[in-house]
Amino acid sequence: MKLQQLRYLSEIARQQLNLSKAAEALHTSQPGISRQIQLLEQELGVEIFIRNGKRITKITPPGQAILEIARRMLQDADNLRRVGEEFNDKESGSLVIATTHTQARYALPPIIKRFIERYPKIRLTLRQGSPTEISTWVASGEADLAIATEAIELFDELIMLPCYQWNRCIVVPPQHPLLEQEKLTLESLAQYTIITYDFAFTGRSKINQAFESRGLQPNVVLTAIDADVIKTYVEIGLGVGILAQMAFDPVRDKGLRAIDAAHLFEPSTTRIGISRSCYIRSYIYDFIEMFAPHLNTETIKQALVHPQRQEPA
Amino acid sequence: MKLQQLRYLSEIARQQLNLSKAAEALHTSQPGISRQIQLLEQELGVEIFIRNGKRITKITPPGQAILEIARRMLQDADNLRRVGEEFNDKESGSLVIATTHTQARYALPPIIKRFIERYPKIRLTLRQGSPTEISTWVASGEADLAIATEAIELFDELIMLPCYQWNRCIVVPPQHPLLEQEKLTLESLAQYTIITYDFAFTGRSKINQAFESRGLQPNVVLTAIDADVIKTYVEIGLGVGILAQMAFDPVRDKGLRAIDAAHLFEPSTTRIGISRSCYIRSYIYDFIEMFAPHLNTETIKQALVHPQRQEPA
DNA sequence: GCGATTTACGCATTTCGTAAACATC
DNA sequence: GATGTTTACGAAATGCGTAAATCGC
Repeated sequence: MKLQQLRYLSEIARQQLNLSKAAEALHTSQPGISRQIQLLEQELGVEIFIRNGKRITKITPPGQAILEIARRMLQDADNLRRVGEEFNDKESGSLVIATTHTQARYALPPIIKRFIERYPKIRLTLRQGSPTEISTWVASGEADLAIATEAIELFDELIMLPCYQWNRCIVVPPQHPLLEQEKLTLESLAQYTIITYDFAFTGRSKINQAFESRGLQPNVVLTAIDADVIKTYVEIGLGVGILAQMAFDPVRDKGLRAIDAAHLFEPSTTRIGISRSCYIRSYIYDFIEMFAPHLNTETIKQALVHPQRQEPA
Repeated sequence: MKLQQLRYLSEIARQQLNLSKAAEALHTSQPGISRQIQLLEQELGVEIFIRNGKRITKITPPGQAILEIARRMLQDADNLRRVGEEFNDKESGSLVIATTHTQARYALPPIIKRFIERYPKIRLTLRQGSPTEISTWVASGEADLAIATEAIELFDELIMLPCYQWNRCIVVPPQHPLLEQEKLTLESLAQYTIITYDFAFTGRSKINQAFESRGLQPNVVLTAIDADVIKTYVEIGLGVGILAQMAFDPVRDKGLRAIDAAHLFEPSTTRIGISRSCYIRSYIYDFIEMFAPHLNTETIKQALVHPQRQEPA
C-alpha cells in the first residue's frame, strides 16, 4: 500500500470517478493511475469501484469506507509536512480562511491587517462561500478555518468555537416613517416590505423565528447573501433592510439611517470552525486569538480534545 | 514520504531508539532503516532524533509530534486492510481482547464460548495485564478491546462504554465468627485481617473509599491481582477475603463461605474500551453486544462520535 | 467513432541488502 | 573491543510514461 495510491483514489473520487481528469489534475498519466488503483484493489482484496465493462460508474460500499480512511491518512501526511514547516520557520506557511461575505467584509479586515503585519511571510487566502460550502472545505482540509454565523453544518469532523455575539439593526432611507416611531416593534416592521439575508446566511433563521413567534408573516421581497446588496436596494426604496449592526457604518452609509433592533431578535453567535484532524500551527492559534481574544491556545486545545458542543461565552 | 519510513520511525521509538533492534524486529537491515530515516528528516526538513555523534539519544520535540501523527497513519493503514478483510469475509479475522484476570476468569468464558461458536474462523487472543497496560495496548492498536473494572486510564484516544455493575462479597472459612453476625458491618469487618485486590485492580478503590468514609483503617495483609489467589489464602486462614460476587462459586468453592456485601461498598462498573481511531469490524460489534446486550452497533457508533464520558446504564 | 479504461513494454528511479568504515562507550 | 550508526555500492523491484489495444455509448 502506497500513499500515492491513496492520493490517486482520493482524486478520482473528487473528479466524479473520472480517471482521466484525475490524472490531469495530478499531472501524471492515466495508465499509471489505472494501474495503481488495480494494485490497491488487489492488495486489499476488494473492488473499490464498480465498473461497467471498462467504465467506472460507482464506488462500492467498501470503497467508500476505504476512501474515508484514505483521506484521513492524506490529511495526516499534510500534517506531517506542517509539523516540519512549523519547526523550521514558525513565521512562514499558509492559512486558508473560508468565510462568508459578512465576515470577510465587516468583521475580518482589522484582524487580517494585524495578522499580516505580524506574519508577513504567510500566504493568506480568503475563500468565500455559503456556510455549507465553507464547512465542507474545512472538513476536507481545503481550508484551515471556517468563520461564519449561523448553521455551519455540523460535521463531526468540525469543532465549532463561539467567538462573539452580535445584534441586528434596521436600515431605512432618510425620512422613513419608522424613524419617527418611539420604540420599534416587530408588528410595525411587518407592515413594510423587507430586504434581508438569504436563508442559511448570517443568522437569517433568528429573524424568521422572531416573526413566527409573534404570528407575523414578514413580506420579504428580496434576499441577498450580503449586506451591501441589501443596503443598495434599501437606498432605492425597495423596502426596509434588516442586517447585522456591524454592517452599518454611519459615515460610509450616509444615504441611510439605522435603527437599533437588538430587542427584536435573538442575538446571533459567530463561530470559528476547525477540523479536528488538522495539525494546528502556532500562527493559526494566534489568528484565532486575534479574532476572539478569549480563545487562547490552551482553550482551543481543550476544545479539540473534548468536543462537546461549544456554547456561546 | 513513504509509509515504510513511518513504520521504521514508529518501531525505532518502540525499541527505545535502537536502530538495530528496530531493524531486527522488522526483518530488515539496519542501514536501510538509517537511510530512510535520514530521507524522512530531509524531506520534512526537521531533525527527528538527537544524535550524539553517531548514537541516537533522544527524540526532538518535532520528532515527537511527527511520531504521533505517523502512528495514527499506520493505524489507518491497518484499518484499510481491515476494511478489505471485512468485505471479503465477514467471518474471519482476528480479535485481541486485553483484560484483567477477573474478567478473563469469571466474566468472559461464557461470552467467549458463544463467540467462537458463532465465529469459528476468527483468531481470538486474550491478553492479560493491568488496567494501565491494557489501556496502552488498545490505544496503540496492539489490542482491539479493553475490558476491565476500575481506573482504565483515561486516554483521549479511548472510548469507555459501561457494561454492567457488580457488587462484592466477603469470603471466609466455614465456622468463621462473621457467619454468625446478623448484618455485616464495615466495623466488624475491620477487626479481621483482610485479603483483597491489589490497588488499581478490580474496583479496589471502592473498597478503600468505603473504609475511609467511616474512618476505618483496614488491616490488609495481602493484595493480589486475582480472586483465586485471594481465595487460596482465605482457605489457609490468613484472613477474610473481599472479592467480586461473580468470583465466588458455591459449588467449586466448597471450602469457603460467602457473605453478601453489596450494602457495604459502592457497586463497581465494568467497562469495555475501544480506540476511537480503530476500524471496527462487524464481529467486534457482535462481541461487544454479546458481552453487554444494551450496547448494540448503533449505540456504539454514537458513543464513538460523541465521546462524552459514558455513564453507567 | 469518440471518449475512457486497460494492457504492453521499456526506461528511470528507488529501495534494499551486503560489506566496510566510522563513532561512541 | 563491543555495540551501534552511517557510507558505499551493486542487484532487484517498482513506479511511470508512451504506444497500442479494448471497451462502451
